[in-house]
Amino acid sequence: MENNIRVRFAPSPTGALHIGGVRTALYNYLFARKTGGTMVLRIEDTDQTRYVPGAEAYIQEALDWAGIQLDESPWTGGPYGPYRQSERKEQYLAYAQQLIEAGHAYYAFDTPEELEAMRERLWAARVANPQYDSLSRMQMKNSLTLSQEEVAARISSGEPYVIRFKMPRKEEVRLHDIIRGWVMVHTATLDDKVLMKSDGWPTYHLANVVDDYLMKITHVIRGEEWLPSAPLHVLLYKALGWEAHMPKFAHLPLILKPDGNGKLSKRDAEKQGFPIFPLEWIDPLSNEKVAGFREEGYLPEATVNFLAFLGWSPGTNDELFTMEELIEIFSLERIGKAGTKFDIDKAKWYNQYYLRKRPDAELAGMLQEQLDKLEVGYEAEMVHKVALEIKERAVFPKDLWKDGAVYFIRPARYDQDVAAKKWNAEAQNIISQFAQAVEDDAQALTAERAKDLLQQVLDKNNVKIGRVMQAVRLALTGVGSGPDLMNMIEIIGREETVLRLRQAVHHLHVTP
RNA sequence: GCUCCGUUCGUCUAGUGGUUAGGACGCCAGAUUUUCAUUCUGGUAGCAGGGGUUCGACUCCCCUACGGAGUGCCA
Repeated sequence: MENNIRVRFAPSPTGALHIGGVRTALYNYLFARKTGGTMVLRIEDTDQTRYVPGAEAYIQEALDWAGIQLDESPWTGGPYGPYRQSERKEQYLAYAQQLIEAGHAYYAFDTPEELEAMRERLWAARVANPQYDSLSRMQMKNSLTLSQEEVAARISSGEPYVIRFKMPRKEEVRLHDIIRGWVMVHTATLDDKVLMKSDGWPTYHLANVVDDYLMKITHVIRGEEWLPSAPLHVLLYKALGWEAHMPKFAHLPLILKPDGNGKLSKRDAEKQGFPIFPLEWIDPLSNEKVAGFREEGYLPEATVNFLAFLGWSPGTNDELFTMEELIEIFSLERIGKAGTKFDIDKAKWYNQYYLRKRPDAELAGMLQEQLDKLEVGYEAEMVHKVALEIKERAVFPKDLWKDGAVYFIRPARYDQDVAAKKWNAEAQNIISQFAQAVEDDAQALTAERAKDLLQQVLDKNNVKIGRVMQAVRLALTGVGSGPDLMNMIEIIGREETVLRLRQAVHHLHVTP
């Protein structure tokens, strides 16, 4: 380890990991690798009521798919484990008590109903900032207002309590964010956040600060939604006496919905028909299914490249980078401040580029996979030729099948619009003669030879090629568009070509 | 409501006082082609508004507008 840079990605296992989470993980990873630091993953599962089975496995699989490697995690282990907050539960209370002893926190016994009543009262009194804070806490039931004896009695009697942070009344909190610069907040606007819940678990704020400290995290790179609570975290570091070990912060811009405004949500994905999750996910509780980048045919390298540029740019005109290259040029300072709209067209463009970059054999394999799945018969050699023929047209692996199907399956019907426009007596005549010529020909049926034969027929009948090509296409494929026809003839072979041409002549009728 | 953050082509962005405001996606057009797609070439389109500061503002400051996030015993 050349230096001590340590970053963490700290997801909560409450469902499928959002694509924004993948980006956060990616930025952490790029920064860690770039600086020779360490990438840590910590599971933040302090809310027992929100735990969703399978979510943790999903996180692991999604990061693995994206190529984001973890140096320390629940799965890889590491010197600062355990890496699940649920497995570190015992430690948090002691830190909360340390804060109480130092006068930075206190016990509170208010019931949910009493809290609600307080908010309503404050609201009715038109208090600018109705919350449990330095102003209102003296009206509440806590160790600041109750006698020491009563507090002790309540606790020993088993009455539920929380521990709240005692927000200073008048203090200016300054925090430096790598992306945003200095951010100043006055403590008078902040509330007394709960640190320990009545169920004995810590809240995010406490657990996060304690674990980041214990795990020696040097840079906290997380979403912008955490910015408002960052001042609290700074105060926590100070109150715990860890100011010297406070990590640097970088709050990432949010990923917004493509149209209109607001955070990208599951609803947008459904409405617009594109995924916003890395992997497909079926919610174990609702059985609801959401689409994943992987299942939709997005390649990991395309997804990573796309995600990297959602809020960051290298400052040059280049935008095609592999993970290795991203690591080379990434820097926190070049992350933008403004929210970023999710542009699926750009993702498709990346996908097309990376799909084409895959070796031909791999593309053939993708096509073969789909043929197998659909139980379509084929010869291995032909699959390779077809893949080569259609790779330029594909954005997703599934397009390989979409455009490749005509090579493997004889047309069962013919596009009527194309037939009406292009199929006529002249074309039918030429195609009949062409079929015969192909059948009678003794030479190997290459694309070139096929073209020669067609040209000979055309010359004999004094017809220009443009007048019949669409009809030939219709005869061979049943549709009006597709890849090069002569190459197709070479690929499907003499017998199939003749068969298809004659079938078309037989089935298609000339409209008078 | 309050706090914080933000605002360059439709979208992602470059730009750190003097530029014809650059690139990419998308879109449009042309070329190529047996069609569609690809490819190539070209085009379209932007500094939210108003005040300052300055010889000079997209760049610095202030205000307004608009947008976003947070405001839970959720993370």
